[in-house]
This record gives sequence, structure tokens and C-alpha cells, in this order.
Amino acid sequence: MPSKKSKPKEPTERVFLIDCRGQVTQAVFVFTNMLRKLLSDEKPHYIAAVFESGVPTFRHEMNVGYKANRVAPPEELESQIPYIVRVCEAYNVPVLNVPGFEADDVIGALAVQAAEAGLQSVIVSNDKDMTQLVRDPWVVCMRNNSQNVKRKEPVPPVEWCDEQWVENKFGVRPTQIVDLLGLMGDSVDNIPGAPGIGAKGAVAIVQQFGSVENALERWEEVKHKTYRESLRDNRDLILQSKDLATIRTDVNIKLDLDRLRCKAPDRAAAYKLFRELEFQTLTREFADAASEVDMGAASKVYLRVRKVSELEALVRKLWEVDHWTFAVSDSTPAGAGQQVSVRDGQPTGLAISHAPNTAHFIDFAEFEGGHDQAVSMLRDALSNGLLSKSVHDLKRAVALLAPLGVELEGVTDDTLLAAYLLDPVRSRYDLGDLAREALNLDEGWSDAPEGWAAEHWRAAEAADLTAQVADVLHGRVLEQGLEAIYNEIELPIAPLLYRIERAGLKVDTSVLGELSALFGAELEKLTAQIYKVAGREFKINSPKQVGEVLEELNISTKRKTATGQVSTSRAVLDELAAQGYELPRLLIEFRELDKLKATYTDALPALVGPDGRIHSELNQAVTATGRLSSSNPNLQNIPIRTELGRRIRRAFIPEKGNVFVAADYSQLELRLLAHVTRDEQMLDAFQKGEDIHERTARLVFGARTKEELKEKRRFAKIVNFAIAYAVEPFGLSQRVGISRKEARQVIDDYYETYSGVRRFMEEVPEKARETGLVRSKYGRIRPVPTINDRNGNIRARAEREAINMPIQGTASDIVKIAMLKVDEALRSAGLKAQMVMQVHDELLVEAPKKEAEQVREILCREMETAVDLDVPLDVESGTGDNWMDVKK
DNA sequence: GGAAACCCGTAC
DNA sequence: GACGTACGGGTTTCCC
Repeated sequence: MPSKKSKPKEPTERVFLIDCRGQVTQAVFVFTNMLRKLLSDEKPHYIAAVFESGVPTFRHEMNVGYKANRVAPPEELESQIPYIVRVCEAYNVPVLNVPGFEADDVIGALAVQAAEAGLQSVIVSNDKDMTQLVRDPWVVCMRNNSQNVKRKEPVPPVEWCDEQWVENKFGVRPTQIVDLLGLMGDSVDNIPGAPGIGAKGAVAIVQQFGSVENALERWEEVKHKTYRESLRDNRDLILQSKDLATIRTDVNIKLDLDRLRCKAPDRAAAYKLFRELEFQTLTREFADAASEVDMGAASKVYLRVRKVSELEALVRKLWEVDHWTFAVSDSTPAGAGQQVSVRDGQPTGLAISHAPNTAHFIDFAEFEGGHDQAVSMLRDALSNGLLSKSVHDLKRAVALLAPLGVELEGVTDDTLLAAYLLDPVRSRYDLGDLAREALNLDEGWSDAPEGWAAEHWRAAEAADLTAQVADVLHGRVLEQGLEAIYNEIELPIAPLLYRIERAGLKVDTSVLGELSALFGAELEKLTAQIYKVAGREFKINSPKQVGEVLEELNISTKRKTATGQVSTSRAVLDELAAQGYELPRLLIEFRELDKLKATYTDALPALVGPDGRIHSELNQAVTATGRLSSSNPNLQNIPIRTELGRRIRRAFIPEKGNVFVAADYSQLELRLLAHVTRDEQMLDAFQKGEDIHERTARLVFGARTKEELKEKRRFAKIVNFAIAYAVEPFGLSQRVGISRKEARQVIDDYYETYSGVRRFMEEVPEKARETGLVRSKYGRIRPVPTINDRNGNIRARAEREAINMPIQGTASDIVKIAMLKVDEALRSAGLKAQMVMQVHDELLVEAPKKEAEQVREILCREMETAVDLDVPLDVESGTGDNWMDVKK
């Protein structure tokens, strides 16, 4: 599909495109090397390059067939001429042409004039025709000066051709070359010559008669019958041929020695040209002119590495420099809206940058030594932990490199993670955006120039930008006191998250199928009942239509949604059901089943991979508080609270011979509430190992007897959790079905009992108002910019966010620390067990049956001792043959 | 026709 | 508006 916004293409740009396939700069390359060698070896006083003018010459007028036999220069050669001209210009070699004459004629004319001026001319050409100009000692030819880079055998030495050389080579003197050509012709230039007389005959005739004219005069003397008759019958043709072959030295051009005097190269032009042509060695040779070319503006020099020798040099550099960055290019379509799983991407190449505004891109497929050699040459540098390197999105890099047998180590900066820690609230961490912001640029990503595959250019630029962004963000990470979180938690956990993703969870789809059928059957019945009770059919899934139906039946509440719709939320339906209405009760039942079926039993099977496992993504840079999130699918919200929903967990099973071992922190966030608020009562409860909900039931709600305790504990539990979210009277009243006034009293009583909690609730927003952010215990930050908002609702929301962060954020930190310790312990114990999921305060490990008990001990020990707090951490664990049965 | 908003419900 | 953090399905609306 042609792109809509494709620009009209310059011919030169088309050339460049072909160049990227490695075909076409050959001639330019050869010419350039020849010119460089010539200049440095011979140090000429004067020099000129002569090109054809491109318009027909007098020879065309003489003979319409002239040069007709010449194979038209292939498009790719033709298109290189402008580049060759630019090479000459870059080296300050004057380019000459005279319309109506060929290059040979111009050269001839100049050689004659130079001889008259007492200069020796050196004609740099392999063309036999040119040897007719050789005159001792004034004109010599220089041959074999262009070296075919493709040729494997030793290149022939440069030859200096004087008159003797010509005679030895062709058997005639230079002045007789035209006679020779007049007889034998030249198929390349389509000089006809004498029919029947070839190279051998021509030499013999010229040697015998000295010239064509003499031979024509004395044709009868020729012994060879064919030659004799040809000379007799083709007089005009032969003379014309000689004329065509004769280089004209009377061209109207004046030898201008001032103009032809050798000068130093135009370094800026050379740099620009060679960079454009991707002549790497030459680009470097003129790199000092880079700033001149770019006039101070940062310009990008991205080079492609195709040769083994080039990659060797690059890799050597990686061991020398302090630090470098890389980016993995993969086959994932760029700009795809949806998040494509890393497991779908195939690495196609690697970009590396070790200096600002530069990058090298290694296209594995195009590499001289092949894909595998490219990878193996890069492997050591990537997997050596002593080589400090940066990348954007470490987990993805690990995931892309792992299938290549590269175990990435030594990553000291991930710009994605750094940016996330600095501002965990933003919605995306696109490297281009980060670069634009951190480096104060107008643009982030640039468009790939012609000839570059978009994803290759993107990778090169990614490596480059990553380096520059990492510099800035690393400094900010230090400034913000985020170093410990960054170095001890986020960077180390990325490879672990990759391994969890890779492991995945095995799914028994037949369990899901059976449940789906069960739910489906129930839903059919419910649907019929609902239509009957409602008096008509409607989309039960549509809150809008449900609201309309409720209104029709006059059982609507006055509750409205944010957009003014009639609310049909669970709370509303509960209320109506409690009033005895049947439809709300049926709707509640329908919704539960429909939710389970649509979101879980029907959706999950589609995400099972060919290995029979679901590889959910664990997102490291999503949540505002530092929690992980799970997606595609979200395995952090698999039902557990209702009997029916919990059954879905039976579909998640270990591999044969394995079991699940699960461990979860008991009341982690409440313990942290105690720790961070320093509340005496709460600390005391946890330190003594008491049931916090019971204590709340006793102290806040005055439970005395066992029966009261049992009754009020449930209520106390809800309040305990709600407090951690900074609940307000209205919210609590809704939640537990009491009046606002009663709720307010409950909250007041709560704060009376847990005065440290009250103080915390007041202090955190206060502090946040000053700093604009709030921190977890380990320093993770969450900005709360709206905490000073003039809108009370917005401000109140920010205050609740601020209050929750030290609790939820600290819990996140602790669980991540525990994950690292558990993983380390499992590995150093040499176990096969592998963590397969994290659900905020729970870790799920799949282990061989034999290892189960040891794994359970490791989980409990490492989780309980992950950090040292003022409250003990309690861990509950269990094993099972599916995810449902791991709960004791 | 697809993206985005909305409502709702699942988890911790 | 009202309880913090997520993800995602279905419906509806909006916009190209």
C-alpha cells in the first residue's frame, strides 16, 4: 500500500534507497578509493576529472551507429555519476566537460596543451584508446589504478605506460593505435573497422605499412586474401573508423592551470557526502568537519554495520568506553496501537550508541557473516555484567534477547523505569516523548531517511536517545532520592518479571469450557425470567436499557450516574432487591454469571498459547503507587470471593509432576498502616499477634462477648480497610448500610482509638501540600499536583491518594523486595521451582512435587524477612494442584 | 468502521 | 462527589 503522504522523490534519493541493499555505491566506492590513493601516492601538482557532457558528440553525427553497441550503462551505474562528481568536488578536483566532445577528446586537448607548457600529463585510464596520446616523455598513461573491491585475487600493480610499453603491449606505436582501431574496430564503441580483419590482422598490417592510409594504398601487397580484399573493398569504412578512433586534440578548451592546481579536500563536503553514502571509514576520516556541516545543531549520524570487520571494531569499542546504550529492533509493527506481547516480536537487529548523536545499526539479516555470527559477536558484550549499558525498557530487551541465547547483564539504566519512578502517574513513557522533554527538543522521533527501513532507523535513534535521556534522568533519580528503589528493586526485578511472563500458567481449557457451558445454561434461564418479569426483551448488558426498564416498572431509585443516567450499579440493585423486588435480584444473578462467562471462561481460552499456557504481561511502569499490573489477560483479578467465581481458579494448573505453592502476606497493608502511622494501639495489636479486626471490634465498637465480637468483627474489618483508603462518612455509610451520621460517628470513634492514624491522615496531606508529592517508606514518589486545587472534590481526592500512597506504595516495595529474595533463594538452592504470578500480596510458585515443602519454607522465610518493620510480617502459605486449592 | 467514553465488576 | 490501585467486557457515543 502506497503511503498517503509519500513525497515526490528526487532521483538521488532513489539511488540512496537502492544503496541500502548494498548494491549500488560500488562504483562510487571504487572511484573514491582510486582517487584517494592517487592523491596520496602521487601528490600531483595539477589534476582534473573529465566526464562526458551527456549531449551527443560529433561522432554521433558522423556515424549513427556510434556506440550503439555499447551496453547502456546500468541504471545503478548511471545514477552513481552524480555521486562520483560530488566525490571529485569534495576533494577539490575540478570536473571538466565540453559539450559536443567526449572525455577522451578533452583529455587529449589538455594533454597537448600541458606538453606545450612543459608539463607531463598522466592519463589515469585503462582505456586502450587513450594510449594513442602517449608521447615520451610528455604524456604517459596510468593503468590498473582502480581496484575492484570484489576481486579476491591480488590486484595487478599500477602500470605506467610510455611509448615502449604501448609497443610491447599492442605491437604498434602510440600514434598507430588509431590505425589499429581503424582496422580491427572496437565493438565497445561500435567502431566498425575492416570486415574480416581482427586484432591479429590489424597489428600485422599496421606493422607492415605503418598506417591505414599506406595499407589502403598498397593493399595489393597484402598476402592474406581476406585482409587484402577487405582493404580493397572497405576503403571509406576503414578511414571513417580511424577517424572515429582518433582522439581530437583541438577541443575548444583552455588549460587553466590555476584552476587545476591541487587543493586540500573540502572536508565538510566530504564528511557530508560520505556520511550520506555510509562510507564509514571515510566518514570518520572527515568527522572533524561534522560540526561545520551541521552548523552547531545536533545532527544524527547513524551508520549501518554489515561487515564483520566493522562489527569487530564496534564491539572492541564497547569494551573500551565507559558506557553505551543499545536498542533491539524487532518485527513488531511500529506505531501499533495495541500493546504487542514481547513474545510476538522477533529481533531483527541491534542498535548501539556509544557517543551522542551517533549510533550503529546491525541488521542481523544483512550482516556479512549472517544472523548467527552477528549475534555471537555481540553476545559477550551484552551479557557481561561489568560493561555498563543503558536501554529503554529492560524487560522487553531481556525478552527479545533471551531467545537468541543472550543473557543480558550490566544494564545500569533503563530510561523507561527511571521515567516511571520520577513520574509514575503519566500515561506513557515513549522514548521520543522523554527525549523531547528531557533534552528540550522540538521533536522526539525523526523520520527515517530514504533507504532506511523505518524500524532500523527507529532502533538507531532509540539507542542514541536512550543514552542522552539516561544521562538526564539518572541525575534526577539521584536528586529525588530514588536511587535505592531504582538500583535495588526496579532494575533487578525486570529480568525476573520476564521469566515469570515466559513461564506463564498452564490452563485446563476443558475446565473453562465446562464452566462456560454451565454459566451459559444458567444465563439462558435467567434471561427468560428477566424478560418475563420485565414484560419485554431488552439488552440486559446495557445499563442504559436496564435503567429504562426499572423506570417503566417504577422500581427505580433516584440514584444517578456521573452522566445523569439512572444508576443500575450493584449497590442500587442490592437495595432494590432488599425491598423485595424480583427483577433486581435476577439482574444481580445475571450480572455475576455474565461477568464470569464473558471475562473469564470465554475470554481466557483465546489467550492460551501453543504451549498450553497463558503468558500474561506483568507491567512494571503502570501504577501510580508502584504496584505491578497484569494484562493480556489480567491474572490479578481472577475471581476468588464468590463460590462460583472461585471455580475458575481450578482451570489454572501446574505441569504434570508439579504443584503450586502459594504464599501471601496476611493483612500487609493494615500492618503497614500501623507501621507508617506509628499508632500505638495498632502497633501493639500486631506486635502481640492479635487479630486487628477483633481489636477494632472491641475498642471501636465496644464488643464484649464472643457473640458480639463475631458480629462486629465483620463490620470492623470493612472499616479497617476503608480507613486505609481515607474513607469519608458517605462512603462508609454506603458500604456498610448505615446512615452518614452513624458513619461519621464510627470514623470519629476510630480516630479516637487509633489516634496515631488520625495524626497520619492529617500530616500526610499537609506535607504533600508543601512538596507536591508523597513517598513510600523506601522513597518511591507519587506526585499529587492537585493537592492544592481550589476545587474541593479534586483536592479531597488528591488527599486520599496521598494518604493511600505510603501504605500501598510501601506494600508494593516490600512485595517486590520479597520477590527478588525468593527468586534468589530458589535459584541458589538449585531448585527448578519458578515464580509464575504475583497478585499484590501473594506469590505463586510452580514447583516439582519434591520441592514443594522446601519452596514453601523459602517463600515464608524470605517474605517474612524481606524487610524489617515495627510490626511482624505474617505469611500464610499452601500448596495445591490448582490455583483454587492452594488456599488452605 | 473504529476509537473513546461510560458503566460495571473482578482482584488486592 | 463521596474509597485507594488496577484491567477489561459490553454498550453507546463520537469522530474520521
